[in-house]
Amino acid sequence: MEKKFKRTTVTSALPYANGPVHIGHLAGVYVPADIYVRYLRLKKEDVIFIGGSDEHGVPITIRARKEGVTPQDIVDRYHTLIKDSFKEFGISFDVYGRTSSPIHHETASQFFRTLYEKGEFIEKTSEQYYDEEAHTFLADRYITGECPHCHAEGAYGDQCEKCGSTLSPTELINPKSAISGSKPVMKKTKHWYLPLDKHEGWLRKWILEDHKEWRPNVYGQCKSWLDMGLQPRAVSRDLDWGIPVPVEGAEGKVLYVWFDAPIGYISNTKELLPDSWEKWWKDPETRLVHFIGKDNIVFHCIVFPAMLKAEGSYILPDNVPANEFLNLEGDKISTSRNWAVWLHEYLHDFPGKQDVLRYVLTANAPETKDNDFTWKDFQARNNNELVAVYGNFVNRALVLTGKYFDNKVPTCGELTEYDRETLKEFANVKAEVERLLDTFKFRDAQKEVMNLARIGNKYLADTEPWKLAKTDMPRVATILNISLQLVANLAIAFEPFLPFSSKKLRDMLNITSFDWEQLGRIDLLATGHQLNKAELLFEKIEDSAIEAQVQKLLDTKKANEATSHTANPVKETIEFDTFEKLDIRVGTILECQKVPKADKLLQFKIDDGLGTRTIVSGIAKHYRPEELTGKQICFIANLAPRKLKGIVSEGMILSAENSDGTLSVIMPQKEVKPGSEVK
RNA sequence: CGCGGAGUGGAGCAGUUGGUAGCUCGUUGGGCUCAUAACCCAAAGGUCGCUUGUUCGAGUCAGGCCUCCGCAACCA
Repeated sequence: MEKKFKRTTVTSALPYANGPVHIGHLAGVYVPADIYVRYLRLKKEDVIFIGGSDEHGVPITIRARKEGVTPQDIVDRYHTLIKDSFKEFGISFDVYGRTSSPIHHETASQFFRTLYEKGEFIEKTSEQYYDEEAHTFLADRYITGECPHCHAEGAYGDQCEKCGSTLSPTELINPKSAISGSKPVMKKTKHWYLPLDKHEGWLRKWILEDHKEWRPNVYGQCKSWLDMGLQPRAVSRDLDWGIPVPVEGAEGKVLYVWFDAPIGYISNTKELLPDSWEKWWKDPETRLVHFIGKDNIVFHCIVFPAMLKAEGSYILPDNVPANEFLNLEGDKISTSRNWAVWLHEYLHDFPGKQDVLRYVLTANAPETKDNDFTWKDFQARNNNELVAVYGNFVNRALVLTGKYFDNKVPTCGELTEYDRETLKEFANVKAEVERLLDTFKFRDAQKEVMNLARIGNKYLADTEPWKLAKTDMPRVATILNISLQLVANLAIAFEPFLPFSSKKLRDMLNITSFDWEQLGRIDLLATGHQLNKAELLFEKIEDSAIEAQVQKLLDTKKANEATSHTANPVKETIEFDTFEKLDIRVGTILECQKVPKADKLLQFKIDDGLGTRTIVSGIAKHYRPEELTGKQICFIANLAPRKLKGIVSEGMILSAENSDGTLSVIMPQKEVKPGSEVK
């Protein structure tokens, strides 16, 4: 089923303009997309690379409110920061637009109208909570209240995190707006929905039958959604920040971000090519490829294609290479917790080392599963691979040429059997790298290229030109000619991966540009060609630089602990009588064991001064049974007994919950008689 | 039992249609000395998360279980 395409439209997920870009974004989307695009360009294929900021949606309005500025201020700040850092990092977008631009508003509006007029939407009126102080409807997550099941405070409109039950906002007891704190009221609102269920038939065939080559994570996620049955999805929201719904009677309503954002790919193409954009989106001979992270799979494989199909004149994506996630030093990357390596900070801390990060993120790309970025690994890959293997081979070849041949490419004489074997080995690299890049296996492709440099080092070690220089200069000339051709090949093969270094290497070789088609050839440098002076391609990264980065992360961790320690507000005042009703006592733990088939529960036998009682407590994740046996604890003695996992629990052991969620059991500071009352 | 992905030597990853478990780094020993104390060779190191099964044969297929990540707020 090999299709022939004339051109390729490559999109990369639009970063949300609510914070800077970090290594997770880069490893997941931008570095692979950029490698792919540079590769196609080097092959002289017709390709455009579309990027841009996603600037609508509720979180931006909340952030703006918090900071006391307008949403536009927020997106201006981050759009500029993101755009500039991408540019400096060498992500070679042909256009980097933004969804707050007039051209996008117009495009998205028009897209909506077309679907609206074709009758592709359904309208539904429903009742939703409305915050009268903030004048806004409330998303489920922005309503908090008491959980109807476990009666914990602070349950969200969609879920209670205490007991894990799924909720709808109307079930909450005493709902409160998370934005203003006021009590929300129910209000009627009309919304438009894209009936995905109507598209299920063709989607099923298109993905499950025609695109079996998609990555397992992508294919699997799509299959699961299709098998569950698709539901209509709202395409509008009640909000004042976004693209107004362009129909009568839709005041105060905007397009839901997921509807508006992917259209941004189209708007940004229009911005780049006002006259010829259509062939990049509507010609069946154009290949559309979306680079995204795993969280975006269903939008790009099901929802957006449904939109495009409903509109009628667009092509559908041919592939959606979604990556898994990158962790940082064992913890997941988090913008809100500041647990990240920010691109703009990296560029500042490691000037001129764009390629090092590109290399490391590709070598450790989360293509099949979540991976971990550590600074130690970053240093090791730089020092042991880029410097020791690639940089060193280049340096050896160039220094020897300088020493023996005055920086001129020497004459290639008769080839030995060993020369031929070496050349054969690297002649295969082109086809292999192409095969890997064509199937989005960037990690393997880069590894294959690095092997070229390994071949080079081995070749020099085996032929030992520095020894032959005393006896057989023509042979040395041949060896160095071959070595230099290898170096030139490296400059080509690494170009998509390490563009800055390839540029530097071409400068040293005194060559303006190479074509991908030349890869594998051994006549890239003519005999007598003058080379420039050799410089180091990569430099070692010292321990101190790595330690500084690690220290920065440790500081972040400390700062997080400090800030997350803000105590919850004090609950409603109670009378002394109410307090007196509680019977809190000290007991001695006689026995303690894990409750089978329950990972959170421990079962205790407590001496309460009057006899023994059984208490089941959810602290198994924080204590081992043996470390509590014999200790004294505080418990509520008159709590109504309750069955947990079939065991009757007579009371509740008191413990304090730390900011990180760990529990610390309350113990009397001196030993007291079991049954002593706590007042 | 909500749904998907993942669990492979010290670290990070491969493993295509079931047939002796590979790669890079690290470790140890040796060689070389042109090169950024770099390079080359060799060795040690794994009951492939646990378990039951299918098979002549299972990392690979099927069932069960455990753990991590994602989707359902924000987020690649």
